[in-house]
Amino acid sequence: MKVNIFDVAKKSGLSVVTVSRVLNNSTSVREKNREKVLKAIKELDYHPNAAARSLARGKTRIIGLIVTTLQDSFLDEVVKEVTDVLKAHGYYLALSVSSGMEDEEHYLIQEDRVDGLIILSPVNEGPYVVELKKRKIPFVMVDNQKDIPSVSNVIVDNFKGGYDATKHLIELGHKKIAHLGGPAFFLSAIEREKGYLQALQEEGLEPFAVEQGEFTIKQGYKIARKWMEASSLPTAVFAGDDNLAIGFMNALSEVGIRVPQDVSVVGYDDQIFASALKPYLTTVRQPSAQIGKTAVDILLKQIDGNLKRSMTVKFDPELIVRESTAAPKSD
Amino acid sequence: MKVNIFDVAKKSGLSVVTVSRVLNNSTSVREKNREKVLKAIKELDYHPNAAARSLARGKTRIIGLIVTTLQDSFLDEVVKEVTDVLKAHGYYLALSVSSGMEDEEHYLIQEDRVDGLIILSPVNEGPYVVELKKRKIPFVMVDNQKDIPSVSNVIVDNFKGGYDATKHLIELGHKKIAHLGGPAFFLSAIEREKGYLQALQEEGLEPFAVEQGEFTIKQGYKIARKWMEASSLPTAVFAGDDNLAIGFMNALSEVGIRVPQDVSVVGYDDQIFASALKPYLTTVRQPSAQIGKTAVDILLKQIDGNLKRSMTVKFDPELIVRESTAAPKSD
DNA sequence: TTGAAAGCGGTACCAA
DNA sequence: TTGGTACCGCTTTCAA
Repeated sequence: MKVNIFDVAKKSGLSVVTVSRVLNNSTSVREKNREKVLKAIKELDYHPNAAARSLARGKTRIIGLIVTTLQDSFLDEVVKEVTDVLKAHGYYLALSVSSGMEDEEHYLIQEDRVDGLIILSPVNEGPYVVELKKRKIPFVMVDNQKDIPSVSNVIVDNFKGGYDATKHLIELGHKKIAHLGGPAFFLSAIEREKGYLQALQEEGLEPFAVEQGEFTIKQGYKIARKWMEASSLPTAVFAGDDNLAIGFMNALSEVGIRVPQDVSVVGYDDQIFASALKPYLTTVRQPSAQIGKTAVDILLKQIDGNLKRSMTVKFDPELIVRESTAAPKSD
Repeated sequence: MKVNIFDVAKKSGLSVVTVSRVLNNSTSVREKNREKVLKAIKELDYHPNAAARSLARGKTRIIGLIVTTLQDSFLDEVVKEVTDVLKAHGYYLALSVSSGMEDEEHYLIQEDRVDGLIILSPVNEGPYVVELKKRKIPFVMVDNQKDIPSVSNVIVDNFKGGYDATKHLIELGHKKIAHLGGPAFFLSAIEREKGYLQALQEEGLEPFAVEQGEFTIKQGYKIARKWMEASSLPTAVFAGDDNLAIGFMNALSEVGIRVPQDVSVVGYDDQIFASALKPYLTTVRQPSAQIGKTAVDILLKQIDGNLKRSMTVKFDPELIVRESTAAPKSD
C-alpha cells in the first residue's frame, strides 16, 4: 500500500520527526541518521504526500498563474520563465487560461489552493484586485492596465517602446509615418501611441494616420487595403503589434509593394515569426524572461513577508532593427 | 482569522458533519438545515481548505498536463479544451511546460500531487510510461509516438491527413508533387509522409521530392530557396506543417512566384495564421477540441475505475480547402 | 437525517 | 540532536 512517514520511521529505526527533518533539510540531524533515513526512503520508494504537507504547513507551495491567452510569444515566454524560476524555488505552477473573472469566483483563488497569484496582462483587473485583497492572497500583476498604487506590478515602458520605434523611423528620414494602434482599453496600446505622437511632435511632424483596432493579422491587412484603395500610403508604419505588422506587410506584398524599399514597417513584441518571415521584422522586444523572473521574485517576497508595501518594477523595451525598415525612397 | 468548518458548524447550530455534507451536496440533509449552513457559510465567507480535503479524501482533484510547447495553435487549443472540461468536472489543472523527463522525477508526479496526468505530444514517452506505471498514476497520452498497447492514448490519423492532402492536389491535376516532411523521430511526421506516398502510388505518380527537417518557418523558406536555385520547383507541395508551408510560400513570394497560380501549397494543423495570412492556406485540421475532451474523459474514467483496460481513440483529421491550392497551369 | 470520533500524512512545539 | 504529541481542516465510518 501507500507508504507513509511512519513506515519510513519504522524502517530507519528513527522517529517520524527525524524523518520529517530529513525531508525538510533540517541541519539538526546527525549525518549517520540522515543516511539511514535516506536509505529507508529509497528502499520504500517513499514520496511525501503533498496534501498532508500543505495542511500541516498552512501553505500549498503552489502559485497560480492566470493568463488570457497563450497564443503569444511574449506571454508564452513569460510563462516559461515563471515556471522555471518557481521550480527553482520549490514551488509548483497552476495555470488558468481565462479572459476575465467571469465567475467572480475564479477557481484558482477558491479554497486556498494557491499561496500566491501572478496575473498576466489582465484586461479588466478591478475584480481581481478586490477579491484578492479581500482574501488576503498575495499577488502581482504583469503588464497590467491601471496603475493601482497598492498593487505590485511588473510593467514595460510602452511609451518608450512607441517613442523609440517612431524615433527610429524618423532618423531614417521618414516624414509620413502612420500608426496602427491596438484596442483603446489596453493601456499598453494607448501608451505606445503616446510615445509615437511624442516622437513626431519633437520633430514637428504630424501623424500621417492613426488607426485603432485589434492586435490581429487581419486587422493589419485590412488597414493596408484601405489605405491603398485610398491611394494614401505612408512611407513608414509603426504597428503596435507584430500581428498588425505582418498583416500589413502581407497586403502590400500582394500588390508588389516592397518592404522596406517602398514602405518601412516596425512591429512590437518580437513574436517568433518576426525573425522567421522575410523581410525580418524590425520590432520592439519586451524582456520577457526578466519580467517573469521579477514577478516571481516580488511574489515570493510578499509571501515570505519580506515586502512591507507593494512595489512596481518597470522595464525598458528594446528596439530590434532588422530588415523591414530603411530610408525612404528619395523621390 | 481563517474560518474553518467548525466555525460554520457553530454558527449554523449544526455539526461539522452536516456542514461537510452540504459542502459535498449530499442528499441526506434536511432542506431547512442546508439553508442554515449555506447562510453561515456566506456570512462567514467560508472557503473549504483544499489541502485538508485532499488529505481526507486521498485525492487532489488536480490533473497534471505536460506539454512540450505552447507556441502551437493545435496544442494550445487542446490545452484550452482540457481546461474547460476539467473545470466542468470539478478538477483543477496543473501545467508543466517541459520537453522531456529530464530529471526522471518530473515534479508533477512527485508527492502524489495529481490524480492523473495528460501528456501532450511527447517526444520521448518511454520514461514517462515506466515511471507512471510504477507509481500507478492514471495517465493518457495525446498524439503520442509509439503505440504502447497498455497505454491509453488519443491520436489523430496522420496517415489519412497526408493521404487526403495529397489526394486533393492530385485531383486538382498536379503531377509534380513534393513533400516537406518533419523530423523523423515524430511518428506523426512519418505517417503523414506515408499517406503522401500512398496517394501518389495509387495514381502511379512518383514523389517529385521529399525533404525532411524541422517544423519551422525557416526550414520551409530554406527548402524553397534551394529548389528555386536548382530550378526545380514542383507544381504542388504538401507540407507536413503550416510553418513549413508559410515559410515556403514566403520564399516564393519574394521572387514573385504566385500561390496558387504557379505553385499550390497544402499545410497541416490549421494554425491561426493559416486563415489570416493571404493566400489563406489549404491545410489539414486536427479536431483539437474533441481530442482534448476525449483525453479528459478517458482519464477520468480511469481515475474512477470505470476503465478496466487501456483504450485508444483515433480521430480523423479534416482537409480544409482555402486559397493556396488550385489546378496547375496548363502549359 | 444527524453527529461523535477516528483517521488522512505530515509539521512544529516542547521536553528530554 | 531526538522524539512525544498536539494539531492542520476535512471526510468517513458507525451509531443513534
